[in-house]
Amino acid sequence: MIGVRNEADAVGKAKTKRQQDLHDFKRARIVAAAEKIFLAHGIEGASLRAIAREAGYTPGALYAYYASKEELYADILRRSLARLETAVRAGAKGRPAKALAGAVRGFWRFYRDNPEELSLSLYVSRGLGPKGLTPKLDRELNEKLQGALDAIRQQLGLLAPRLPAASLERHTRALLSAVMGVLLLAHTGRLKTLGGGGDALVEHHIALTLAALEP
Amino acid sequence: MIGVRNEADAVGKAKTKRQQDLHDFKRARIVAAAEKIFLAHGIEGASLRAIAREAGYTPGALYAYYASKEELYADILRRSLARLETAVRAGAKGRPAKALAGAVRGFWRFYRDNPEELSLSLYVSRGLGPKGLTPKLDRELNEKLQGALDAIRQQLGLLAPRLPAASLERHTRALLSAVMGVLLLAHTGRLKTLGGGGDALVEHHIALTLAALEP
Amino acid sequence: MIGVRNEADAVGKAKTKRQQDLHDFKRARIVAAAEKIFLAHGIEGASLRAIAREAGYTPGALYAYYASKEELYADILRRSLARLETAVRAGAKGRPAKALAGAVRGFWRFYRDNPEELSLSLYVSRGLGPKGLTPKLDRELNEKLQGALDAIRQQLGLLAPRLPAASLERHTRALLSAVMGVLLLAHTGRLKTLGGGGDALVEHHIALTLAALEP
Amino acid sequence: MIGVRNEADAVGKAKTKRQQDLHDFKRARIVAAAEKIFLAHGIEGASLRAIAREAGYTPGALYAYYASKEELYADILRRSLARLETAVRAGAKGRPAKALAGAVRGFWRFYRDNPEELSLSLYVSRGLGPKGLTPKLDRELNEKLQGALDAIRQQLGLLAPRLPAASLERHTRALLSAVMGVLLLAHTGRLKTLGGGGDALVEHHIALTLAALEP
DNA sequence: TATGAATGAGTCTTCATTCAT
DNA sequence: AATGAATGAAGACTCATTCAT
Repeated sequence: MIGVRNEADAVGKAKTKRQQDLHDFKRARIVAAAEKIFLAHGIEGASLRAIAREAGYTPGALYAYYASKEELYADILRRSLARLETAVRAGAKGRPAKALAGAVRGFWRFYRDNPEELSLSLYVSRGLGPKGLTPKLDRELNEKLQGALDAIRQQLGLLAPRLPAASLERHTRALLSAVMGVLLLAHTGRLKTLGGGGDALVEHHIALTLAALEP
Repeated sequence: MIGVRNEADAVGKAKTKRQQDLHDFKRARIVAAAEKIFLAHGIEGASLRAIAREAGYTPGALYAYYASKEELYADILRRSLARLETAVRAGAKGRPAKALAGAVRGFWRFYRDNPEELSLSLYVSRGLGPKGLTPKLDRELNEKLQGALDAIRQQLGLLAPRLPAASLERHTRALLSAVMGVLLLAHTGRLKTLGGGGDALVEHHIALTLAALEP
Repeated sequence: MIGVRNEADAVGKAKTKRQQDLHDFKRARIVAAAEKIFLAHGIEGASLRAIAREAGYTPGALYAYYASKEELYADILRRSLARLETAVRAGAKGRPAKALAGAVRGFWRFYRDNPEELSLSLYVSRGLGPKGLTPKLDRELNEKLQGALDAIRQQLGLLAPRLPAASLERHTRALLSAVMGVLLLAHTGRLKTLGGGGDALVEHHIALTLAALEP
Repeated sequence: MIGVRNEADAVGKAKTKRQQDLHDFKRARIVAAAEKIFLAHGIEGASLRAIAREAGYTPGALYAYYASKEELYADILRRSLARLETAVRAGAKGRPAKALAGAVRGFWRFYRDNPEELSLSLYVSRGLGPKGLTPKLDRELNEKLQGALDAIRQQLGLLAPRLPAASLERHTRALLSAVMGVLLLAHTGRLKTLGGGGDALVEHHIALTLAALEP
C-alpha cells in the first residue's frame, strides 16, 4: 500500500484520504473473498476468476489492488498467522504449567479446527514458483510464526526460571515440532480419528515436557 | 515386473532379457526425470509435459511406461518409502534402548539427508488427502509407512515389555510425530542450522521418551 | 441477448448499444466460422481449435462467447431450424391441397437448396442420439422440428377435416419421412441428378398422399 | 487382397497358397474384431487401439492387413451392405404384391434391428476426411446398395408388368426413400416408439404404393 | 509377421495476465 | 476503477501412424 502511495506521489497524483480509505475498503472486501476461496479450494485450486467472482469483480479488476495472485496469497497467509498468534496467546492463561499447556493446546486446536489454514501455511515453503518475492515473504512469515512461539517460550520461562536459555529454546522448539508433527499426521490422514488421536498425542507431548521440567 | 514377464510367457511372447533390460533402463530414466520434476514443482505443479521434456520424450511416450501421471507418482513414492523402511530397520540394531534410538535416528537421518524425498512424501498432504490421490494408492502408501513404524514399535515393545498396548502405540506415534515435526520445521527453514538444530531436537525427543519409560 | 442486457441493467452496468453491437458482430463472425467448420467436418470432427482459427481467434477467446463447444453447436442448429420453420410456413399458402403440397415442397426445397443445413441436422443423429448431445438440447431441437411439422399437419387437417387424429398424424409423419428419405438419398449422392430426381420423387410422394385422401 | 498379391508378385515374392490362406484367415479375424468395435463405439469412437486389442494384436500389426483405418472401415461397410442385400432378398418371397412388401420390410427390419449398421452406412458420405479413396469407395458401396434395390425393383416389375421403366424406377426409389426416411426419424429419436411407430409408417408407405399400382 | 516404442498433432478447457476502452 | 476481450501457455491424455527390431 505504501508502494502504491509513493508511486502516485511520484507522478503527482496524490490520493486524498477519502480515496485511500475507499481503496482500502474495497481491498479488504477482496481479501475476504479470496480467503474464502483459498480455504475452500486449496491454494492450487483457487483461481483468480473464482476469487473475482466471489468479490463481485471481473478478474482484471483485482490487479488494481494486487499485483499478482501470489501477493494476494501472501496477504491472506499474513492474516492467518495473525489469527494463530491470537489463538496461542488466548490459550496462555493461568498459572505457568497450565498456561504452557494452554498455549500449546491453542496452537494445536487452531489448526485442528481450521485445517485449511494449515494447508495455507504448509504451502508456503515450496511451489510458489520462480517469481521472486518469496524470500521476502518467507522471512516475514517466519517472523509472524515467531510471534506465536514467543507465547510458548514465555510460559516455559515462567515455569522454569532457572533453565538455561539454550535449554529453554530447545524445549520450546521441541513442543512446536511435536505439535507440528501431530498436525502433519492428522492432516495427511495418518491418524485414524483425527480429533481423538491427535488430542491424546498432544497431551502426551505436553506431559513429557512437564515431566522433564519438574523433577 | 515379474508379473509382466509371466504374463508374456503365458501367451508365448516372452521378451528377451535384452529387451526387458532396455525397457527397464528407459523406465528408470523416466523415473529419475519425474523425481526431479516432482521435487521441483510439487505433485500438482509437476506436469507430464515437463517430465517428458526432462526425460527427452514427447508426452505421449510416457504412456508406454505409466498409464497415468498418478501411477508414475505412486511408483516414485513407493520407492522412496521402501528406502525409508530400509533405513529405519538398519538403525534398529543393538540393545533395546539403543535400537529404539537407532530406529528413530534412522528415520530422521533418512529425510534429513534426502530432503527431496521428504518433499515427495509431504506432497501427499497437499490438497488434504484424497485430492489427487486415489484411495487405493493412499492405503498402499500408508501401509508402507506402517512398515517403517513397525520397526520403532518393535523396539519399544522390547524395551518396555509390560507396557499396555495402547500406551505402546501412543509412544510410537508420539515419536513419529515428533520427528515429523522436526523434519517439517527443518524442511521449511524454520530451524537455523538444519543439521545441528534438528539433531539436537531429535535427541531431545528420544530422551524424553526414554525418560518416561524408565522410572 | 435480451437477458444479458437486463441482467446488466440490474446491477447498473448496462452496456452501451455500441458495445453490445460490437459484441454481437463478433459473435456472428464466430457463428459463421463455426458453421463452416461444423459443416466441413461434422459435429464430432469439428474442433474448437479449427473454429477459432477460422474465426481468427485463439481457442480460449471463444469461451467469452460460448461456454462450450456444444453450446456453440446448439446455437447454430437452433438458427438453422428456425430458418426451416420459416421456409415451411412460407410454402403453406393457398387452398388446402395446394398449401399442403406447398408446405412439403418448402421443407424439401429448403434442404435441397441449403444442403449444409441438412448436414448440420443430420449430424445430430451420429452416435445414436444422446451421444454428444445434451438431453435438454435434444428436446429443444425436437420442439423446433415439430414447429415445422405443425405447418404440414395443419394443412392436412384442413384438407381432410374428418380424418381421425391418429390417421392424420400418420399421414403427417409419412410425408415427413418420405421427404427426409429423399433428402438423405440426394445428400449422399444416391440420386443421379440431385435437383431433378429429387423434385420428381417429392412430387410422387405428395401425389400418393393426396390420392389416398381424396377418394 | 488382390492388390496385396500383385504387389508381392511384382517384387518376386510370390506367396504360397498356404501363406495366402493364413493371411486371409488372420485378416478375417481382424475384420470381425473391428466390426464389433465399430458397431459398439460408433465410427468416430472406435480407435485402432481398441480394435487391435479386441483382435489380440498391437496397433501396428493391423497395418500388415489394412493400409489405414479407413480401409478397414470400408471392408466392414461392404460386409454390412452384403448382409442388407441378403435380408432384402430373403424378404422378397411369394406372390408379387406380397414379395414387394416383403422386400421393403426386409430393408426396414434389417436396419431397425441393427441400428448400428445404419450408423455405419450413414457415416459414409461425410467426414472421412481428405484422404482420397473415398470416391472409389463411395462408388463401390453405391453398387452394393443397388443390389438391395434390385430386389425391390424386380418385384415391382412383376407386380405391374406394363409399367413404363421410368415409372417403375420412380416407384422403386420412392419406396427406398420412404423407408430411409423412416429409418432416419427412428434413428434420431424423432419417433416416440421406435419399433411401433416405424412399423406402422412403413406399412403406410407400402400401402400407398400398392394402392397406386392397383387401380 | 508382429511388437513396443515413439511421434506429433490433436482433444477441450482453464488459467493468470494484459490492455484498450 | 473496472470491464470485456483476448492471449498464449498450459493441463492430461488419446490418436493414427511409423519404424527399428
